[in-house]
Amino acid sequence: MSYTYEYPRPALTVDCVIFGLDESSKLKILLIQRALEPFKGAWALPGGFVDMEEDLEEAALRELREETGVKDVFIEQLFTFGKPGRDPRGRVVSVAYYALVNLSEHPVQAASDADHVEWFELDELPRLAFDHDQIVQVAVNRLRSKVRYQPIGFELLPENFTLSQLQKLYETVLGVKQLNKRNFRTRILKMGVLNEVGKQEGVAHRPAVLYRFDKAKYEQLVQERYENLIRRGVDFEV
Amino acid sequence: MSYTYEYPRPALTVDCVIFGLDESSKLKILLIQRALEPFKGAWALPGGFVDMEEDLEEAALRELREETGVKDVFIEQLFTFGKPGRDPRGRVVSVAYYALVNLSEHPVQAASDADHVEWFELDELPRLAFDHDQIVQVAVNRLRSKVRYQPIGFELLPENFTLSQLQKLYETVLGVKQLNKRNFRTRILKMGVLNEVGKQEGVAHRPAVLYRFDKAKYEQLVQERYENLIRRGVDFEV
DNA sequence: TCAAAAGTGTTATCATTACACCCATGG
DNA sequence: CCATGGGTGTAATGATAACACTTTTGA
Repeated sequence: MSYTYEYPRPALTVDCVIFGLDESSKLKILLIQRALEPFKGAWALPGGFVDMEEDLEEAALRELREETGVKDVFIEQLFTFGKPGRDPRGRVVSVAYYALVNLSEHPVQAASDADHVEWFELDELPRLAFDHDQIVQVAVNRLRSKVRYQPIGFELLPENFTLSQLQKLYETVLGVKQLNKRNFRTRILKMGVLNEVGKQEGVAHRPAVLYRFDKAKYEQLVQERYENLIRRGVDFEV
Repeated sequence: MSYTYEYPRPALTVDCVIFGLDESSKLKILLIQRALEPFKGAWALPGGFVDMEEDLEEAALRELREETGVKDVFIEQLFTFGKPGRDPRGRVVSVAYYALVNLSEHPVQAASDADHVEWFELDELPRLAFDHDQIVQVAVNRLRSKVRYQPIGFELLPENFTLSQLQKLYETVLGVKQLNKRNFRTRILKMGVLNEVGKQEGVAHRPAVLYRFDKAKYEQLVQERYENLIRRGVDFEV
């Protein structure tokens, strides 16, 4: 079977940058080892060609599932990479997606066109196929900006979590040694998006208060903040 | 001439959302009236098919130039729209770009596959072809967020400008009546990215101080702010 | 009673907001 | 001398940053 068009068309692919976090609090990325040429044997982002009847996001989730076994993640569009020459097979344009997941809730399993699947620590990545190094770099920057204005991380922790866990998570994602405990707590609690739901038990130190994220309050906060922004205007924060 | 592939491929297009501002301080968008089917006669974003040897951004700039005569703009990638069914001609995936330009420095001129080219006020847009309404909506949101952390606007004003001009610009882009003059000024000046370069002349009121944007200082500021962010960590701003 | 981690008090400094007021110019 | 924008003073309030301190638990 073959398909003929009046004008040439680039091939369209999707790629996924999946960040993973676990108890060890290392930030990792999910890679596959390519089973086929080009770049056979090299590590690459999970991804592949978009089918004709599927949405881009669907395609990304399908490839992710097929190649790594990972499913049920909330991905977001990152950027579309289309420089001629980025793929030796010819003109290939790739829409990249990214997500941050709780690593331990997403067991991996190699399949079909991938030899192996593995989580790599962010600062120990191998050389990647295609321009995937660049895609990862863009994703890391995006994640670190996102952390500023979105409550990332609540999905990554157990339903009930301690402020220390949350703080560690932020330290990991931001790639920083140690945030000030006092100030982190004040700030987070002042937002009023956490509900106290109990206390730790059976730990050999003062038990921490457990919190749960209050999504409704968060949505409300977002709304208010936006109105504030509009009211007071500019604020070159960067 | 025709082109044959083993698997079907979506067509790939680019679309441009060009925001324009002029002295009247209305926020406008550049549209073309389609000369061809589908949606012949309807208003649409400038855009078209990507050539095989050109980068996506190049394609967007080329289409913009060909269809509207507008050139020398800094466009940024916005989002890639690829829902099946968004184009009646079949599967078409479109990479959207956006830019904010000084309208009076970008004279328009219809050409080739566009009947007419026109600037439309943002709140008086006609019904648009394809899913271009949605693309515009996404672009407006992006522009309004961007205003917060990037010195948009300096390129839109004359090289030397007054703080009142700058303030008006922000009011326009944010779509707000009136920012507090005192606070706007304090804030902007405190950043230290403006250099005083003279005074207005020949106006029937106290002459305003003219400023010029200092790009070097801005770059430096961005750098410092990023380091701050990293140091102190989270800040759910939204 | 000790180690370990949780959690609090406090203070100096800076940023934000809100309002009222003064200034320089051409007509 | 007045209308028109340009531009400033100030004070209350709230946010941030830094540092040292107290509390509660199991072993």
